[in-house]
Amino acid sequence: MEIPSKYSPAEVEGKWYQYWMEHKLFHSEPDQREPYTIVIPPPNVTGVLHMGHMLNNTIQDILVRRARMQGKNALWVPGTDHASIATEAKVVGKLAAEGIKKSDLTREEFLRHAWAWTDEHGGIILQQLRRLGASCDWDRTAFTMDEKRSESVIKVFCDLYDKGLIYRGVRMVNWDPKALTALSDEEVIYKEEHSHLFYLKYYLADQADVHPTGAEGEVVHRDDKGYYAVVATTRPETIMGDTAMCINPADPKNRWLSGHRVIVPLVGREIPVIEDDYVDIEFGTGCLKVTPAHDVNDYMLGEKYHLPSIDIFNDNGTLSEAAGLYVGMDRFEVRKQITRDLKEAGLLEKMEDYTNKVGYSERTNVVIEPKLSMQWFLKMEHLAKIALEPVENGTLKFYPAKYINTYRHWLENIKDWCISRQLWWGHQIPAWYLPEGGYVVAENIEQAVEKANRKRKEKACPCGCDAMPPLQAKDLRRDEDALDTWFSSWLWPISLFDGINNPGNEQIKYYYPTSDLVTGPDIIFFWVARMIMAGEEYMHDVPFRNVYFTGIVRDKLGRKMSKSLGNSPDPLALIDTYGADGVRMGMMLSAPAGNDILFDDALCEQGRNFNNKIWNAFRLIKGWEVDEKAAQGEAARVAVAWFGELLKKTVAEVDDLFSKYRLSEALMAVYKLFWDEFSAWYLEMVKPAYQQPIDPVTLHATLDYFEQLCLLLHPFMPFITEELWQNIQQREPGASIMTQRQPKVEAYDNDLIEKVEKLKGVVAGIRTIRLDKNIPNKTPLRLQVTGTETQDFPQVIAKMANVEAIENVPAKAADAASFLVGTTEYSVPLGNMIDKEEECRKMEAELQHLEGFRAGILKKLGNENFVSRAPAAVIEGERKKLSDTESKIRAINETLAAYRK
RNA sequence: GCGACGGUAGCUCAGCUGGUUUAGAGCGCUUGCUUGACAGGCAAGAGGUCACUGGUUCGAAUCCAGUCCGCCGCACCA
Repeated sequence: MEIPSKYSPAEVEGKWYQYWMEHKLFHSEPDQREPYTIVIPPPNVTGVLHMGHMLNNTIQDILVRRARMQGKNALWVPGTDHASIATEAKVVGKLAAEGIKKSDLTREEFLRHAWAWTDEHGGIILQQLRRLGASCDWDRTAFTMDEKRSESVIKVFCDLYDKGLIYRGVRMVNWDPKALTALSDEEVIYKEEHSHLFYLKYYLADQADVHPTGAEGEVVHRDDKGYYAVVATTRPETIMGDTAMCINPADPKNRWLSGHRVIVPLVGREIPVIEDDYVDIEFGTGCLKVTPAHDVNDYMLGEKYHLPSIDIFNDNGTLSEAAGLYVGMDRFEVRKQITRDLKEAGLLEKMEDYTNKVGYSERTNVVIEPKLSMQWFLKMEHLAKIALEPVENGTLKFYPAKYINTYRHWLENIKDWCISRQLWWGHQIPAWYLPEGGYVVAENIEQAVEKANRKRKEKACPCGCDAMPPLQAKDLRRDEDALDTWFSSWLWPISLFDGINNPGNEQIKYYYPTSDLVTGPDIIFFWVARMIMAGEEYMHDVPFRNVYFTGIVRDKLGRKMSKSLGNSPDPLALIDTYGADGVRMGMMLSAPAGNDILFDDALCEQGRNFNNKIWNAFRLIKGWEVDEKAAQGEAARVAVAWFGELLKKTVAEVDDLFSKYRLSEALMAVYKLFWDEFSAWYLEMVKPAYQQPIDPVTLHATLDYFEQLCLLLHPFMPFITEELWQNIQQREPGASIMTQRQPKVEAYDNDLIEKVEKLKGVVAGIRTIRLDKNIPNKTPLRLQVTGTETQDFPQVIAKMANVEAIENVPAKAADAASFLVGTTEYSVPLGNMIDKEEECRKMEAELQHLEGFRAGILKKLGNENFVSRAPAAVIEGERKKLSDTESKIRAINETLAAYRK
């Protein structure tokens, strides 16, 4: 036998991927067919494949391959994301290892290093995707920082600025002291932390004027140094930035502080006590220290009461000159030190354990510092409104739909998007500053010069004197900042088809809106929502019709996969072990949409085993000798007719499941069809006797069924199905299963399917008897049917259970073992092999069960309310159950009586 | 704190617009099998008072209310 009994994916997968590439089977161009489009969620350009990518891209490939096999013009566009913060951090790290500091480089020098890094590591991940079998149109591979995408970003920035949606201003933003850049609200992750609440003493400045009223509820603090207020804070290191203390005017505890001034501990500065009902009376002591430069809420209080703002931190999180104390020390060091110093100075009243949530940078994992700075913002009100509508009215569907709530809530509470980053790796903001102040926003320097000069003219002296000479390019200074990465990826479904630079071109007209987006719910705000905004703003249509949210891949204990835990398998090693098809199946078996998937290697093993099963089924069929003159036997005839119907039924089922994006269930349906029905039943029914030839009709039907099964499986397991499809019969050069059509949904004969189900019950019954009585398969048995019912397909039963005769008997013989299928009693005469005691025990157990069941029905039917109120059909059903049960009971009782004679 | 989702066999899940023989699947488990495609296999089995408590109903895993537990999103009182 030339085909080995074990399937080895390694030999097959590389070969066919190359074949598909050579024949350009992934490539798509607009034509008359219906398009089916997916754009890949672009992975970080310097990233490597992890399990999340595996899941995500397996799903995309399944969808795109199936669409292709439905005759659609299917396109899956690949690409990568420049990931500004992550990539810049990597480059900075690499340079640091070489002893080069970023601050010693010019922007141009740094970018040269960054591009070199990108060229070296970029696209590794796309190469890895090929191992998985991803059928992306690689000719279209894009990068968020390539020429077309960059041009799109700049155009959109200018357009939104012209529309008045982009503005520049000083705001409190989330500052990342490690990456040294501002972040958007979405890039901050809040983590619960065990820390302390510090109660600090703020002595009153004017001790002599303090006059507690003695009113009810008043809480006065006084020691040998005088009266003081107590402020509770989690951040004692920020007291150098305090410019007020705030109490609630309605708080009886602290009324006596009203109108006074207090002294900031250690610092010695006098600050006013202000009053605002923002302060929570119940929290701490009801006294709030106000640090306008370092807390969002304090900032608002500062604005409201015109308080000075003292920025005590440098950009890297160390204390600045303005702090006066601890200058140059890191903020967390200062917290420890100042705690000691306060304690020593007797200014720390007490410390309590406290749990609060602290914001961390999503990328660098350092604690975010609220910081007042000049940034660029995108107004969200209009964009949020246009993005909500298509999701609410169902133009754009989410799977699972529960994410609509999350989406709506975010859009309804959205704040303006901080889009500037103090980074070099990214799209530089197209704003140029004039020497005398002010700026212009333009697509390039030429336009900027023109706009700048126009701006000067408008401001020129009314007398007409031309005091200011025209500006030139060298006079303008471009904004140093880059844009948030997501400000380019939100255009992805449009920019991939050049729809921003070239509105209305053939490609964008044909492929937009795309069909399905497959992504994780963790980027619903970062990316999905913003793509919908951009789509509606620039295409006046949704960017995709459906969004399939995958779950997060966790290990089998439910823990997130992470490098530090070491619980994340290497996807390529998995492919080496189980084959890409095996791994794909492993991913899919456990991946209901939206639920986290608990990944276990054992699932890939199941996938690999299934591949082996398919492989061996093919070996069997291929091993058959055909006798062209042989006539089809009856068992084979029935099997062929039956499996044809079952196949149609499953095709309909799979079609339905795909329409609901229940991919793992669709795979399971085909899996069971192949393994349980085709291999375990069909092939056994048609299999010729040992060393006998097969008839041509059955062989062709079998090959046809096998081919259809391959077609159904191909989206899930592309490699093995191509390999086998190519070997079912001689194919044209360049032909591929990829371009074949999926089996069509057709009506099927359910009656036949049910008859065979019953037949299987009979076969199983006989097999059980053989097992119980230790009767080898080789020994033929006789089957008796109690009553007059004629048995369907006796030849199949004869073949599957080695039965030599089937006959009707009026009553079960005393020496026979019996079983029930439905309401029919079957028995197998065993002569002296029967153990009457054992049989009786079994029958009594069965009898007990049936009588319990009957009692239940009788109770129901005896309930007058049920009989008078339940629908007739239900009552009829119960009556049928009753009579069926009673006839079974009667049969068993008769047999028992016969045994006991 | 607000909101969403979930709690069904050892594990992962389906069923949940109430009633088709007193709950299904895959994996795992148990017991037989050197059967000629496959031990990465074949055959046969065991295993669940559907989280808990009440209610609606002739009838509840399925609908309603409450409780407990889990997970996620959002917002936070320093």
